[in-house]
Amino acid sequence: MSKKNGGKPPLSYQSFLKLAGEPSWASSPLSITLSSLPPVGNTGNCNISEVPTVEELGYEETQQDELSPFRGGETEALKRLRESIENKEWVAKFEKPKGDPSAFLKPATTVLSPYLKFGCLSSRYFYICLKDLYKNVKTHTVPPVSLAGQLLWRDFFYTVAFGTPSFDRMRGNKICKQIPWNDDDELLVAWREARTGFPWIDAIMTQLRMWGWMHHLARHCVACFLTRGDLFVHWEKGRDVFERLLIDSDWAINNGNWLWLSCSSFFYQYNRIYSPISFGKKYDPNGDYIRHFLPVLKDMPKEYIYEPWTAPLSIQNKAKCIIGRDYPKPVVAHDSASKDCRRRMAEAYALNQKMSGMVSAEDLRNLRRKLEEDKKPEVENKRQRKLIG
DNA sequence: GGTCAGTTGTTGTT
DNA sequence: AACAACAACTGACC
Repeated sequence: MSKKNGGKPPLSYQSFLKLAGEPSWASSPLSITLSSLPPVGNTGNCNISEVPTVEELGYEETQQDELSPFRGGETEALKRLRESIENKEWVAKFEKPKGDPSAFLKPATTVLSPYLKFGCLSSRYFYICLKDLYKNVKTHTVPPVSLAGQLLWRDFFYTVAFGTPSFDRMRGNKICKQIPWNDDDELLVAWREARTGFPWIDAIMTQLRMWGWMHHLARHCVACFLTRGDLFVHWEKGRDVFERLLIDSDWAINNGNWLWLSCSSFFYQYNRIYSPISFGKKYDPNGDYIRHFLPVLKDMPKEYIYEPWTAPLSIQNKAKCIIGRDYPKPVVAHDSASKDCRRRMAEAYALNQKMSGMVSAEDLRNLRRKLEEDKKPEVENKRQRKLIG
């Protein structure tokens, strides 16, 4: 069957770099000659409206013990940029996958994304600063992992989002795998409200609610958990939550990363699932991050803090945190849930391949039914095996 | 049609 | 700290 009717592969980062090349302005000296700006007060033909209030934007005044530590504005943005690039060695050695997602007192990245998103910081200025720094060091990392590479990822997602109709949806999106996601609002709400019963996941979702920002890898963990890793909830639902709560949410980057993490596009190794128990542990064995964002667990011994439901009742009593009363029981069993997700992803991929990407709503309904039916015989088989054995 | 690489997995072994 | 096994995806390139 011809591939031209659907299932179009997305642009790759490497291809994007080749196509884009190095922008002409990148080689200009740091003192860029600015094109002339209109005088202050001259707004040309722009229609100026009042800046809406926070309430008008739909954000209610909420009671919160802790607020985002990140202040807005250009002054703050330039200060942050200066502080980041002052440490030349840190910038030169920056490799995105190697940051600590549990670091919150001093985040492992620049946290310049909110300032880029609101236009408080010029991405070109940031890029030129990095190029200038690279010139003055012996060695430095390179895209995709370098700090400059991160800015290029931003442009990569802008480019592919611009060129892809229905980029922010599964249906009608040619680069998006058609996957029979659950429509389970209970699981979605548990995830959104930080009560999945997995402290690592809930701490991250709490940081999202309080700070509007969390480390990139932390975002990966919760996005994987919601979609292909454990809950099998539609990535569009998670995307909506991020779009609402992140202070750096950016339409193209947010949608692009949800497509990525849900293995719907760009990335396809659905066997690689972040463990909601062991992933955080390797960075933060004591669970300080969890203790900070989920104070209800602050006295749980470190042996149990990532899996408090396994703590003996005496320990739970001593920690003043009874699982099921003070902190929720896990909404799923990770081992079986992730296995089931793998099975569903394999079936969905097979269907997409068979249909060359042209998977209809009915095809998905049929696959959902098949996946449910396949589950039943498995239980039957187990019973049979037991009887025989 | 085969090979190889791909920004960020996990578990277990040496 | 580095490696293989796990099970095996896609897309670029030949």
